[in-house]
Amino acid sequence: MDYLAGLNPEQRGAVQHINGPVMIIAGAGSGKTRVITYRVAHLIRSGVDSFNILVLTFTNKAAREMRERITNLVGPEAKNIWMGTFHSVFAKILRVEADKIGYPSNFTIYDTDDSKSVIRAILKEMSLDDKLYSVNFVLNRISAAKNNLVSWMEYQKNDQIQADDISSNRPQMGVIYQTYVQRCFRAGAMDFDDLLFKTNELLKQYPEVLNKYQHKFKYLMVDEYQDTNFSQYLIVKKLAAVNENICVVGDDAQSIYAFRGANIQNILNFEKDYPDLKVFKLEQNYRSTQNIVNVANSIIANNKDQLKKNVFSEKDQGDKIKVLRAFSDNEEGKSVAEDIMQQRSSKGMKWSDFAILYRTNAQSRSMEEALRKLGMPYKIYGGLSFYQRKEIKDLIAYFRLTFNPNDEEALKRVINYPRRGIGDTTIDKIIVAADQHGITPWEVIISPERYLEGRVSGSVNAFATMIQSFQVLTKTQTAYEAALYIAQHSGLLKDLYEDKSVEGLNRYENIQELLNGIKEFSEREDIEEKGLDVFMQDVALLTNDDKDKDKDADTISLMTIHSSKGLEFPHVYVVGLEENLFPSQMSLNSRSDLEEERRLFYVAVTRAEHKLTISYATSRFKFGTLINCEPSRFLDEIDAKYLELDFTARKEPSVGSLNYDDERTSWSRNDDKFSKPKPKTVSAPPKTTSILAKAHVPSANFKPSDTSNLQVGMEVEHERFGFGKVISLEGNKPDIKATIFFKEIGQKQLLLKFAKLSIVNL
DNA sequence: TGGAAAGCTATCCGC
DNA sequence: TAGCTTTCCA
Repeated sequence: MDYLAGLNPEQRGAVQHINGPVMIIAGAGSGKTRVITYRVAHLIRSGVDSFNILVLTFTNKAAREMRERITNLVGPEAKNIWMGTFHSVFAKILRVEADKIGYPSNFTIYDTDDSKSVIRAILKEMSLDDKLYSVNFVLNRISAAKNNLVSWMEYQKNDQIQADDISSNRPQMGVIYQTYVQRCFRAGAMDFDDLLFKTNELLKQYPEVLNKYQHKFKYLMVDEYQDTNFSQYLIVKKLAAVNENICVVGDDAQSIYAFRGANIQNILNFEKDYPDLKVFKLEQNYRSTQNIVNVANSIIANNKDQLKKNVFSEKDQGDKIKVLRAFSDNEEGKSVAEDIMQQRSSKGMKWSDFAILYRTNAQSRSMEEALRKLGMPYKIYGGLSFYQRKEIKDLIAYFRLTFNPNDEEALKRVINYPRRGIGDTTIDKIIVAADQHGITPWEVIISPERYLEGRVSGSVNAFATMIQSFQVLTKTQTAYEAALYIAQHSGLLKDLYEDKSVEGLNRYENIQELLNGIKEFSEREDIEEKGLDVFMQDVALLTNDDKDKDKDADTISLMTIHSSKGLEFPHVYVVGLEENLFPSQMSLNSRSDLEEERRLFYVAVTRAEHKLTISYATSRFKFGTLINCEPSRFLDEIDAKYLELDFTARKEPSVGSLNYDDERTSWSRNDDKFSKPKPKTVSAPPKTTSILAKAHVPSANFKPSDTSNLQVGMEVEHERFGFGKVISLEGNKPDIKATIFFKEIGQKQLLLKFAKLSIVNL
């Protein structure tokens, strides 16, 4: 078979060994994706029914790309393969089997914001100290419990857990967990962890269901196995128990998600679970030069916990790794930008050949600034995803509520947006009434006259009627028609349209974009069901890279190291190699955290194909103050023979007064090659007192005038804002709004019935 | 009710 | 610093 010819012996072995348990240890750049896609193709060509194959990936993007590549190999047959993330695959299964665990099949998937909002409400109701019980802490604790398959009942019964909570002074954790689970259940909602937790529950409690899927998925493959958690591990193990045709692929050296529950032991212990396991090690790196691979190896050698492997490259030796030192974060940005500029023109490279990788998002600012100053095109990856934008979430909340009116988070989001006179007080009353009568808030809303006083019951009733009309509509209309109707009739589109600010315009366009996306979905020919409900099923699981447009643009890529995983670039800059930044100071408490940081550095280094440049600054702004920084310990861990130190740092003319010593010679001593240039204690520049901060001192005889006859053009004085001129008046009698231009602070809008203005007599 | 000032807090972010 | 939430005041 021709497709096997291009593989090395080890890769070919992994592709051809299709029966029984297999583990593929795939070093960085070793052609892992190729092996997985070829292996799936090989399964199909060997006569395995494509319906019987399940491939689990880490991201939607990976799944999409793999399916594409498999389609190229085997044709449309690839469509039948079950391929996706753990969450999307098991969400699909849970919708089919939902009735067994007491959920509606149209259950909502709560995203992290929804979960936090539920927790915030619970903490408030229980009047707990939100310092001690911080939302993030509580959510992490619940998440960890679920990922280790500890239910709230087991949580409350477990002595060890209880002792931990009591000693950390948070005895209420178990109750919060319980309430949280019950709240989600009442709302017909599952959070991300539930998708795995409930799958486990389903497979455990219903042997016939387990049996069904065991026979359906005769062949299992799991990518990025080092990033799976216990809950995922157990699902895979159960599904594979009958046929044991399981193949996991991963690299323990690239495990960087322990902080959110991934368990590196899953890959380290795989051999114990399947004694007749066949292991393939892909050790040849086809991506990077020898120098880069050697540096990566020397870094990871400092970790204790790891599987033995010998990653090597047969490419050129390549350039040494360049190390840039800068005096400040801004100067670091400048050096990196200038280096890219110079490399690009001297080697005739494209902007898109370069990537700048950093540990924290905050570091992007200084890089961005420097690139912008030099007019270099760049794109920042990560950050707020399209689906996390407020306006998008608002419209989607209307959709959610339409299909699942018990979805409390969606309800709270839109019941008074756009404004329809249902304020916080009314919402509280609805929730109290629901709790008292043991019903859901939606049931209160559909018969408000029974539970609420007359005045608000009218507007609540109107809201309920509107949602009900949406429900009727979606039964007959296509996704696009329904979505457009809801956007218009909810008043959301109008509200955004009326906002003429730049951001408002942007938000309006985003809604249009979402609607266009839904339109595309409505017009797809490869799926039969095209209702809005079908579109909604996956929407909570979509993220950033699911909407990447101009990926072919010629721009420098900026991203965190975490989001660079799986990517490669000809020339990579890893910036901010400083103690307390990389490694992060949060990781310095335990060996395992530090090892994860080191793996992260390994991932960063192995993104580079031809050239790697590392930089650090000796001082940096953190939280608004200038901090002195020491070079990262990771730099010391690299054998000096691979490095080329470029410390020809200029003096910064703009901060000339700070007068740094330029100790260019200090690194020549091998033992402290990165000794810092001892910056003098530098303090933040003095704050210039803003004009705005200066309060107006009212005239001695200041006395508010009667403004009922105020006219455009009149001069007025305001107690705090000072003197100004009326530019325009709008609105009707008691609610007249005046736009006034104040000399000291500029334009302001004031409601005349509140504003204390004195008309200046000319 | 709503806009603005004051206050607070700060990894990595997949699903 | 910057972005978000809470509080305050008209």
